[in-house]
Parts: sequence; C-alpha cells; structure tokens
Amino acid sequence: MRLSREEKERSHERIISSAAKLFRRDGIEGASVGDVMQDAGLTHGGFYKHFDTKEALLIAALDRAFEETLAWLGPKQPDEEPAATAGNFRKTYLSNEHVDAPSMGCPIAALGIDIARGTKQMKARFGMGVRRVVSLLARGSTGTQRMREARALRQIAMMAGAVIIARASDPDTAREVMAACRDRSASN
Amino acid sequence: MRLSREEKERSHERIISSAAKLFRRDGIEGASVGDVMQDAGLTHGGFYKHFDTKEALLIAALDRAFEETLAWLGPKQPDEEPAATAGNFRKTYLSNEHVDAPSMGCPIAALGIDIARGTKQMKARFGMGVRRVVSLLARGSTGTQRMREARALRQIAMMAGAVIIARASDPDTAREVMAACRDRSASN
DNA sequence: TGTACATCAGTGAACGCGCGTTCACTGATGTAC
DNA sequence: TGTACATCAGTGAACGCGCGTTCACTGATGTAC
Repeated sequence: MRLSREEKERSHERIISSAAKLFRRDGIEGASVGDVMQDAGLTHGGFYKHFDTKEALLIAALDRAFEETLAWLGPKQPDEEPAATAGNFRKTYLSNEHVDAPSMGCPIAALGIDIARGTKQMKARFGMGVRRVVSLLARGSTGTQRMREARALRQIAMMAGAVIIARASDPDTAREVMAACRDRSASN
Repeated sequence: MRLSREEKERSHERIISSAAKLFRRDGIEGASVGDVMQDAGLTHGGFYKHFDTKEALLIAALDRAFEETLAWLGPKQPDEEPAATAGNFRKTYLSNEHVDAPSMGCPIAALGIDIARGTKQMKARFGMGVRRVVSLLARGSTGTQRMREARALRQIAMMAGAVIIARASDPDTAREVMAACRDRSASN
C-alpha cells in the first residue's frame, strides 16, 4: 500500500495540523500519538515514517500553532494601519471565543506551562514564537523599538495570563478577569 | 503496623505538602501517586487510606499551594503598610527565584493550564485561590473596591503570564519578559 | 515505452513500562469489659 | 488497671490499561534497464 510522494506530503501536513490542534486542546501528555494519527485519518503505526519521536512532532506542531495564531491575530488586509491591527489583536485575543477554543488559539496560553516542563529545544522554539507574536503587537505602538517591544511583552503577558486564569477558573472569576483586562488592554 | 491517630495526621500533612510541591514542579500528570508517597516517606499502597482518588489529593494540594503562596507574598509583619505589602508582592512575584522554583511558587503560574484541562471542582478551587491572591494584592491600591480589584486582576494576569512565558522560553527571551514586566509592574 | 524489481507509506499486532487503583497481609493501636 | 479482641495505617504484589515505540507485512509507487 505504498502511497505517492504527494500523498505522503499531504499525510504529513494533516498529522502536523491535528497535532497543533490536539496538543493545544489536551496538552502534550494528554494528546497521544494514537490520538493525533486517528485525527489525521491514519493509524498509529505509521507515525514513525513521518517523525522520529513524539517530541519532534511537538516541535513541528508548535511552529504550526504559532503560524496559525499569527495569521489569526495579524492584519486582515495588507494595507491595514498598524494601530488598527494591534487593536484587533487585543480584542481578538481577549475574546470569549479564544477562551473557549484553546485548540485554535494562542500556544502561549494553551501550552506555556507544558513547555516550561520540557526540553531546551522546545523552549527555544517557544521563545521564537513569543518573539514573533511580540513583534506583531509592537508594530501598532509608539516610542523607541525597545519601548515598543517592552510594552508588547507586558501586554502579551497580561493577555495570556488572563486567558489562562479564565480557562482555569469558575465562570464568575473567568468573567471578571477577562473584563478587567479588556477594559485597559490598550493602556500601558 | 497500625500507627496512632497523631502519626496518621502527620502522614496526611506530609502527603499534602509533598503533593503541593511535586504537582507544581512536574504537573498533575507528571507527578504520580507513587512519586508523592515516596516524597512523603511512604509507599504507594497506603495512599488510599488518606484519599479516595488522585483528584481528591490534587484539590487538597491546590489549597495548600495557595496558602503557602499567600503567606509567602503577604505582609511580613502584621502592621506592615498595605502599599509596602503590595510592592513586596510584585517584587517577589517577579523575582528570578520565583521563575526558577515553580515547586514553591504561585499555583496560577505553575498549574493554571493543567487546571484549565481539569474538572469543574478543580476550577472552583482554583478560582477561589485566585480571588484570595487578588484581594491580597488589591489592598495596597487606591480607588473604589471594584477598581482596585480590577487593577489587581490585571496585575496578577500580567505577572503570572510573565513567569509562565519566562519559564517556557530560552534564557534571553525569559530575561526580556521579566525585565519588561518588572519595569512597569507598579503602574496601571 | 514496457518490464522487472526495489522501495517504502501505511497497517495492526506486539514490546516493555509506568500509571491509578485494589488487595491480602502485618502488627501496633484503640476499645470494651 | 489489666486483658482480650477488633481496628486499621502502612506494605508490597498484583490488576487492567494506555502509553511511546518497534516490527513483520502488504501492495502500490518509483526506478533501472
């Protein structure tokens, strides 16, 4: 049942997409190789024709999740004002839809703590993703490069923290933390 | 080998302390019942004389972790100025020591995402812990009760987010996010 | 272009391992008289 | 207070289960002539 090169490439893509979704939803340990392969429409045994280890899949899935997130939070048109992009970024990031759908949301809020328990290589990739998110957000800001980057870091820390707390709390506490952060997410 | 009531109570305390430490360090799935019992100086078989399930232990350990954290971040003397307490809170929370020692640190930053994948009961306890941390921080603040609470929620979201990002990133990115949040942690 | 053979994507059984939980057992503690 | 017996905290083997990974196998694809 050997499949053509193009079909293998399509399988590879589906595996990464499924992993990017399931790791964010269920965590790195919570999503098994079998779960990911099943979600991709394959059986678990074929996994090792695509990746050497589960960790290699995690690295690929993490990059994919950051790419999806940058596309989701980035400018909707190529000529959009940077300030408008930054405003939409904050509004979208702090939406209830984001809180309710970790599998399609920011990997910082979905996987940060899992990565904190992971390897140096995982942290290097995560750090790169953070920097990409930060530069997107820093574009719609004023001051020196350094100031804009520091401001974006504070904002992404607050927004990711808010989404994590909201997901981990009872509905009342969740509502309050999101409301508090939305009110002032443009300041500072 | 039946032990006395007091010794059982001491064992119970040690199990909760060990769990509060190991869950924060290794995650809920990463710390096994056997690991916790070994850390408490017991063998795994005796666990069910103390708790019905691993989840029951998690609930007790989460409460303990919040209590430890409130004591750690709270006033050092009973007559301390609220503003001084809040200042120390922020300085301590955003310290490198905190980033490097999740096992003794804030459960929001150590377990938030694990709890987000947990049960309603776990989230209810977590939300209560968040509220206790927020009221401690809100004391050293001005404005209406509502404003102070909202400000404290934003601050704890930012601080927990910063610690999570720092722990999950390469050393350079970690340093930058901590520096950015320390610089302005008193504002807003 | 056609043919013969090597390659390899995907399957599903199997591996060793650690998990949460259960259980029979031990012997000191607690209790009833 | 002393004695006989019931209780139960802790031990360590065992349970079924799901995990990441390996492997023999299949048969369509790729390649060499």
